[in-house]
This record gives sequence, C-alpha cells and structure tokens, in this order.
Amino acid sequence: MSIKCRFCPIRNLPLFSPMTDPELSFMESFKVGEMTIQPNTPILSAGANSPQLFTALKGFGLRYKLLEDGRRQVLSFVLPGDLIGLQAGVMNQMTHNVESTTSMTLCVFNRNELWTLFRNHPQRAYDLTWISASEERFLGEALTAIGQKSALESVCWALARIYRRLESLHMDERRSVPLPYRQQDLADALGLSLVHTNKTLAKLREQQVATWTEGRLTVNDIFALEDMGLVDSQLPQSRPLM
Amino acid sequence: MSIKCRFCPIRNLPLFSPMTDPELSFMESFKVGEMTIQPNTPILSAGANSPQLFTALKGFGLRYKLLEDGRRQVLSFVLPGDLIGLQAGVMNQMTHNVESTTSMTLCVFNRNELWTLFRNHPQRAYDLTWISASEERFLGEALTAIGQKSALESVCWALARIYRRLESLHMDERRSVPLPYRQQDLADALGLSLVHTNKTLAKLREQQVATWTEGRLTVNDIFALEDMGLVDSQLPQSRPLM
DNA sequence: CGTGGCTTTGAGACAGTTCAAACTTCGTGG
DNA sequence: CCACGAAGTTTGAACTGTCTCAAAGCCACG
Repeated sequence: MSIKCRFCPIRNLPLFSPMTDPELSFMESFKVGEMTIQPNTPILSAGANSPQLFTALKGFGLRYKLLEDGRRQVLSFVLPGDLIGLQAGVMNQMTHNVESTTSMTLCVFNRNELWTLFRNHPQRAYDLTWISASEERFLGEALTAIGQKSALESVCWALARIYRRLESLHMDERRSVPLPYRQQDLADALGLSLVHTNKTLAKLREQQVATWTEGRLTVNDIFALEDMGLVDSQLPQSRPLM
Repeated sequence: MSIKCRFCPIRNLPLFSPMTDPELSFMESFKVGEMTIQPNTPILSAGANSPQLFTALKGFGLRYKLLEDGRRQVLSFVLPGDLIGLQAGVMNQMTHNVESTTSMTLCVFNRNELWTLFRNHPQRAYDLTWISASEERFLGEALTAIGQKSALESVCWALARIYRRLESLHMDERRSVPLPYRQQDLADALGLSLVHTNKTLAKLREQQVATWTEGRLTVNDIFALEDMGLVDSQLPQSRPLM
C-alpha cells in the first residue's frame, strides 16, 4: 500500500513549501500509486507519450538525450523531490530519456488528472509552472557551463550544485553527500571526455577542495568550490514539491 | 493606442493555436500596452524582478547570461511570438538578460494579473506551462549540441532550427529568411570562438548548403542542413501564443 | 580466480582557440 | 566629398585544452 501524501517522507523538509489541506487531499487523489524500480531501469523514453508523471521519492537517476551514433548528453541528475515527465505531461512527447541509476521509489500520478489540477487547483498549477521555469533556469546555467567554462570550472560548478541540492535535502553528513554515479555520467553531463573528467577530479582531490570516491562526494571547502565553478545564483531556499 | 489582441498581427498565423472569445477578452485586459524599442536595448536584466511580462510582436532579440569576466552565453534567439520574462514572472528573479538586436515591438503584460490567469483561465495557465516546457525542451537540445556535437554539426543544427522557426512564422521568401545577428552572437550561442564560427560558415557556403550574409540566411537544402546538424525532433506544428 | 565494470595514468593527436592584421561597409564631421 | 573611425567579417598561423588511444589497476561478484 502506498504512502498517503500527508505522510510523505520528504514533504516536511524545510526546503519544500507547505501545502494546504485541500491541496493535500487533491494530491492524494492525483497520486495513483508508488513504484519501486531496480538500478538502471528506464522510466521514460524519448518519443514515448507516457500516461504518467512521477516524483522521485528516493534514489538517484539521470535525464539524458542520445544521438544516433551513441553520443549521450546528460541533461540533469534526478534527485529526490524531482518531478519527472512534465514535458510529456503537457507536450505529449518526450524528447529525452529518464532512467534510474540506483534503485528508486517513485510517486506515480495520473496524467489525465492534470487538467483537473489546472481547473481546480490554481496554486498547484502555478507550482507546476514554477517547477518548469526552474528547470529552464537550471538548463541555462548548464549551457553556460558547457559553452563558456573551462573543464575545471565546469566540474566545480556541477559538484557545487549537486552538493547544495543534497544538502538542502538533508542528505549531507559531515561535508559529505551520496553521489552514486559514474565518472562517465558527469563527463556526459559536461560535454567532456571520461579521461579528462577523471584528471580534473584528480586535480580537485590534490588541491583538497573536493573528493569523490566510492559513491560519496566530500567537499572540504564548499565556498572555494563555488568560487572555482563561478557559481552565480543561489538555489531557492524554498520550492514546491509535486 | 495599442492593438487589441483580436487584431494581433501574428496570432492568426496557422502556427498559433486559436483562442476562445473569453480568452481573447481576458488577454486584452491582461495586456497593459505596447512598447517599441531601439536596437541593442536591454529588456530584462539578470537579478531584476520585473513587474512585466512581454511577448515579442516584431523584431529580433537575444537571451543571454554573462560571467563576471565578460564571457557570454547566448541562451536563445528571441523571435516574434516568443514570451519574455516568464522566469521572473513566476520565480521573482531573472537569471539571464534579454535585449533587442533590431528595433522591436513588444506586447506588455501586467505580472500582477498572472494570478488571475491561473485562477480564472486554466487553459491559459496550461498554455503557460506548455511554453515553459517547450523552452526547456529547446535548451536540452542546445545542451546536446554544445556538449556533444562538432562545430559543423552545431552550426547546422542552429541554422536549421532558426530557419524552421522563421518559416513557420511565414518570414521566409524563396529559401531565405532575415537573420539580423552578428557572427559573434551565433558563436556565443554555440560556445565557439568567433574565428572558428566564421570558418565553419564559410565551409557551408562553399558546400552550397547555406549562406548567411548581410542579415539574411539563405538555405539551399534544408534537409541536408538538418541532416548535417543531426536534428532529431520536429518543431510543433501548433503552439500557444501569449 | 576469472571476468566485467569502473577508475587511473601516460602519451600522441587534433579540433578549436588565440593572436594579429587586412578588408569591407557605413556613418560622421571637417 | 573625402578622411576617419567604428563595427563587423575574413584570412593566416601558431598554440593549447581537451580528446583519443592504449594499457594497467582495482574491486565486486559469480
């Protein structure tokens, strides 16, 4: 039996803006179930028109696009609290893939109810737009990293961003957060080769700024990391959760 | 006196999905005026919290982010029909700049009415989310171009995309569209140097695929251009206009 | 204890950058 | 009407950050 939204394990984090009671009951009807999946399982595929939306509750995933010849661009790392499939939800067409990296628990929503949401819950509709705009803001930053920054700057930017996101999810413990990805995933996110990504990470390790081994990222100096990554804007202190 | 939405010069293009009468009258109240600006005029600035949203009616602009040292990433080319400032509209914070390249005419909306839109016009709210998701889809494609494609592939991708957009705005005439930007703008959009962008354009000219001079782009073979740019998805045949 | 998946290291290659300068166009002012 | 400067494009040539190729090392798992 799936958890009721009012007992959702993550929605009480200070990061997520509170919901009213009517919103909460609507979300409970909007939610059609929970899904637990194995590592490396596809969640949504490019070209598909999925009848479902998801919110990640637990675990880590990837959003990416593939070129015909196999080149892969990772668009973002999917962490708990992230909404998955909004694009297919409103545009009836996915143009990227989403898959799990670790095992994951997902909240499943019925896309057909999306219209009810827009008609009866303007605040939730607003939140959806907020989330979409926020995703857009992030991709703009990523574009700037890949397009303009050096490999070292890009890697610092990415690690700082991820560290801050996990920190606001209270997943940090003594300057360290889980980061169960491969170096290849980061390389594909930043448009760098695996080899060069590896050497750049080695540099950060030597300089005692950040160390990423065995699925954990330890950041000795988050401010140095943010500076080196030319991080400009702060993450919002509060955001809606779907 | 500004034009009423029902007489809007672009909304009757087949590209834009039709609006109902109530929607149309709401839009006329949502719209607070029109603005005509000179070339190279800032429209919205990073960090600002503008009380306004805009829709481009006429003219060309740029969306971009700046790094402290002056490096610039162009996020997108602003064409007629594009909504400007949704990010500030919902998130109260711009993280990029928008400015005109040519002289422009903009439709001006009052951000305070955004809430009325969400409360009373669910279809328009849905459209807003659609637009935001569409922007996100585009940035994902741009990320893939910059991160994974060669300079030649990227340039072809960008020119093909722009050509198709202007074509669907009926701004094409015998395989040619207006493109009043500098090579530097394209270079900054693709994360390439000006020199290399110039040489890549020269190659396309020699190969008789596309020629961009004196503010016009002429495409001899749009299919070849799309192939060379590894363009994957089609632009939607119909989209909402704000 | 062998095999597959991932990380690490070394070294040569090259796509794209940087530097520099010439060329074109166009508006401005003497 | 010509000289001048500013803005953009084009070309050449040297340089370099990052890539590709190659191989070794590490570790978990069957």
